[in-house]
Parts: sequence; structure tokens; C-alpha cells
Amino acid sequence: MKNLPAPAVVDFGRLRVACSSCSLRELCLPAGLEAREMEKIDRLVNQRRRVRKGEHLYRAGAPLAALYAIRSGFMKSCVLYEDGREQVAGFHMMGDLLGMDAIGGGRHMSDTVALEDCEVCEIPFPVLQRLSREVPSLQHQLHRVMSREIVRDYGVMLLLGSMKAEERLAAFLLNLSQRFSARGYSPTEFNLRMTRQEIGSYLGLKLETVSRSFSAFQEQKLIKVRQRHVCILDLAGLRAMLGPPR
Amino acid sequence: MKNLPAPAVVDFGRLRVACSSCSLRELCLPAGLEAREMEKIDRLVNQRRRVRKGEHLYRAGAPLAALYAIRSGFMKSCVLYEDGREQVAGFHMMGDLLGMDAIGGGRHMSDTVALEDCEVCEIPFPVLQRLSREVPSLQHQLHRVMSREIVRDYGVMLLLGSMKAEERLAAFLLNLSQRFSARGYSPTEFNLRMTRQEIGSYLGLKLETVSRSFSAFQEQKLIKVRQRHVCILDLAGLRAMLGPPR
DNA sequence: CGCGTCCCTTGATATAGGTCAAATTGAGGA
DNA sequence: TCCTCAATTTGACCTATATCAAGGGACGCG
Repeated sequence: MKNLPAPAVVDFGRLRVACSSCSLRELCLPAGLEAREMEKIDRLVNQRRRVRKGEHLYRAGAPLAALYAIRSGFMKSCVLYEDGREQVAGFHMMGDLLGMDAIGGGRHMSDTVALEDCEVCEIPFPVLQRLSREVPSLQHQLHRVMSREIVRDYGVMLLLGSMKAEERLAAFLLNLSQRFSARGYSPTEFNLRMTRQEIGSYLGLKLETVSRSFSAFQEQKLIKVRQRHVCILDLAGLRAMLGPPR
Repeated sequence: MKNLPAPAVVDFGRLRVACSSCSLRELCLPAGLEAREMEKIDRLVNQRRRVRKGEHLYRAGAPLAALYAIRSGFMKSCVLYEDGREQVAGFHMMGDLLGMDAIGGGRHMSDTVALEDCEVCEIPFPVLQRLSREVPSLQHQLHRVMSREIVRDYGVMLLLGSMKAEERLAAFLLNLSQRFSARGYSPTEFNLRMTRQEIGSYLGLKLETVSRSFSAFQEQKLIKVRQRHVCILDLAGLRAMLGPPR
């Protein structure tokens, strides 16, 4: 939550940002827009913001000011009880759009925290509303993104409601793999940005169980893990963990 | 929950339907619109549709044609695996808007089935898109509804990820109570429309566990259950089940 | 370079909830 | 009215995962 320490060279806040020249435009909110429409969209993002590891992008209860698109870095969102229990509701990476939980009530309903230094594009919500009226395909795109979030949540329910520990972890790894792949990174080798505890919270398991499942997969030669570094050795085998075992 | 006194003869498909005169307008999509705007909205719903108990409103894979608002009756949505496992993702009652999972990919991602005879308003999606461009507060309302669905899903994740059996059931009953209450029904006495199995699927439990938890609550004088009929005797006590026990 | 802290792994044990089985109840149909 | 079938309840037992506990890296800081 601190300000920039010493605007090293570039002041991101002032930097002119344009979706039309962003390398993530095919993954992010403007995906699928035509060049003509993209121009109008460039007014959408008024500034970038840095979020340092451990800092909050927003907290539950904070009024909705903007939605955020991740430019770089990794984040988690959590929902909390009154009594302090915390449940990780999702992990987010570049191209993901955050903050949609706040549209309904005008206040954020989750905490979103950077798991490593991040850079996000700030999209003032009123601007987004106005522009999406003017640019029908932006409107449609926004609806698509929200809808996909709903579908993603259904997937998590399925996972939490009917899968057992190792299935959950396999699904988690495959999901990460697929998302890294879609962003041009290796689908089989990556670094986890979250702790075993955070993975466990997301999967509805204790950290020990997560750790044991990792070890079991390694035993079966499905993956190779060392701390946060994961290598998927047998993608098909990992997929097979999901279906058959009733 | 009953129909109007005399509709025995009316063909619902042909019936002129108007949100502005609907008794659910404050709960449903048009909530909060002004009279002036409400008029435009009346074009939104082109017909009503009956769905008999056990029939599908839509199936996973079906192309998105319309969103649906429940006029009366009770439904469930399920997501399925390849291998046939099924997870109930939600229960829906009058005023709820269904089908938003299909906006992202153009196809429904869940099965929605009537748990009793239902009546729904069909809202052709293209019409909704066009009107929400013309009527900003409808646009906003649509965003609100989608956002609230996301928040609801977060709540289910919390439930599935970090609560134990009796807490889950308590949360489930309190949620129903609150929704019935918001619709003008008794918050403390109602009939469940779903089986123990369906409750179990939704809560990530087996039907036997659901049954035992019901019995335990009854033992503690928190509720009275007889089959599908539930009486909540101690609302505060039920709420207390959620917080304290670590 | 050494220390402290956090994270991860692994083992031993406990338990919540799953599984299997049987009896009871209730609703709808013949 | 009786019959059948599905839903529910309850008991006994078992298993997956939680819990408790101990030890071993890795990393940042002094």
C-alpha cells in the first residue's frame, strides 16, 4: 500500500496505456474487438498500478472504484468469515479481470492480494459502463468475462463438492498448465507462486494433504516437484486421474 | 406460489407479459428501474413457458437462446463430469435469473431442471443486450445480477471448502430461510423441494450425512423436520452453528 | 557466515464422514 | 384399499483426510 519507492525511471501512473498496443489484448477484456473499436477502448485504462508482493489490490468492504486487469504477476482472492477462517476463492494471472464481485453491492466481497510483485491496469467502472454502451462488442465482451467467471466457479464447486484429494490437486495442476499454455508459457514446467497452505485452502484440503499428494504424484512419475518448482512429466496420466476412479 | 385464481383457461405462451405489472418486479431483473424505464422493459419478455416437474429448462451444451426468470416453482442447476458424477450447483426460486453461464461460450454449461412445476419468463438474449444498451439502468441491473451470482458462488466455495457437515446444513437452511423471507413467505416454516441426495450433492455430503445432520438439529431443538417439511424453532441457535466452533 | 523464520515433508494417530445394509415411511398407481 | 417403489432414517463399520508432532531445507537479514 506504499507509494512508489523512488520512481526508478518510469512513472507507471503517468504512462500512457493503450489496450490496442498491449501484448495481452487477445487474452484480456478487449479480446475479439476490431481495430476500429479498439481505439475507443484505449480510453478505458487510465493508469497502471503496481502492487507489491503481500499488498492488497483491494479488501472486502472497500467501495468499488475500478476493475483491474493483471498485466503481470500473480494474485489470490480470498473470502473470509467473521470468525477469521479464510478460503482462497481463486488464483489470478496476467490477462485476468478482477473486481467483478463488487458490481452487485458496490463493495468488494473478497480480499485480493499479490503473491508476487504485480502490475495491474485500472479500469474505472463508470468509464467501462459508458464505453460498453457505446461499443456493443465491448459490452458483449464484459458479459462474456463475467459469465466465464461464473462457469469457473461452477468448476470449483464440482471440485470441492465431488472430488477427492488427489483428483483436486490434479485438476488444479492441469488448470494452471492450461492457463500458462494459453499465455505462451510452458504447459509442463512452471513455478507455483502460492504456498501449500494456500493451495490447500483453495482445494478444501490441509497443507499436509497437499504435500502428500504432491509426493504421491512424484512417486507415480506423473510430476517432479521441488519446493515451488513443478515439472509435469505425464500430462495424460494426470488427466487420467480425473475421470475413471469413481 | 400458486397461480392467479382463474388462469385455468389462459394459454401462457400467448399471454402478453409485462414486467411493469409483475408482482416480482422488485426481486427480479427490473428491480430498481423507474416507471419510465420499466415501460421499455416490457418488450423484454416475449413469452412465458411452463416447465413440468422433472423437465429440463436447458441442458449443458445447448446454445444460448434466452435467459430465464423464474415466475413460480423451484429448480436446480447441475454440472456434470464426463464420468457421470453430478454436482448440484444451485437451487433457484421465483425472481431468480437463470442461464448466465451460457453467455461466455454461447452454450449452456449446466443442466437446469424443475423440481416442481414451474413457470418462467423467457428473455431472448439479443433483446436483453439491445435494451440494456438503451436503458443504462437495465444494463447496470444485469451487471448486478451477474455479479451477485459470482458472490453467491464464493459463498458456496467457502461452504464447501471450509465448513463441516452440520455447519453446511445450517448455512443451507439459513440461506433458504432468508430467501423465502425476502419473497414474503415464512422464514421459519417451509417445504423443501429437493431430496436429501440433492441437498447432499449441493453441500458436498452424502445423503446419509444430510439425514443425520437433520436429526441432530432436531435433537438439539433447533428445527423440526418431517420429510420435506421444515420448521425452524431456533433461528439464532442455527446461526450460532456457523461462527464459533473453529 | 551464521541465525531465525517460514515453508515443506513425513510419520503416527484420531475422527468426521463415507459406505453398506436393513428397516420405516410416504406417495402414487392399479 | 392394497401394492410398489422411491425416499428417508438409523446402525455398524471403515477409510480418507485431519490433526499432532518432529525434523529438514531455503531464504533473508544481521
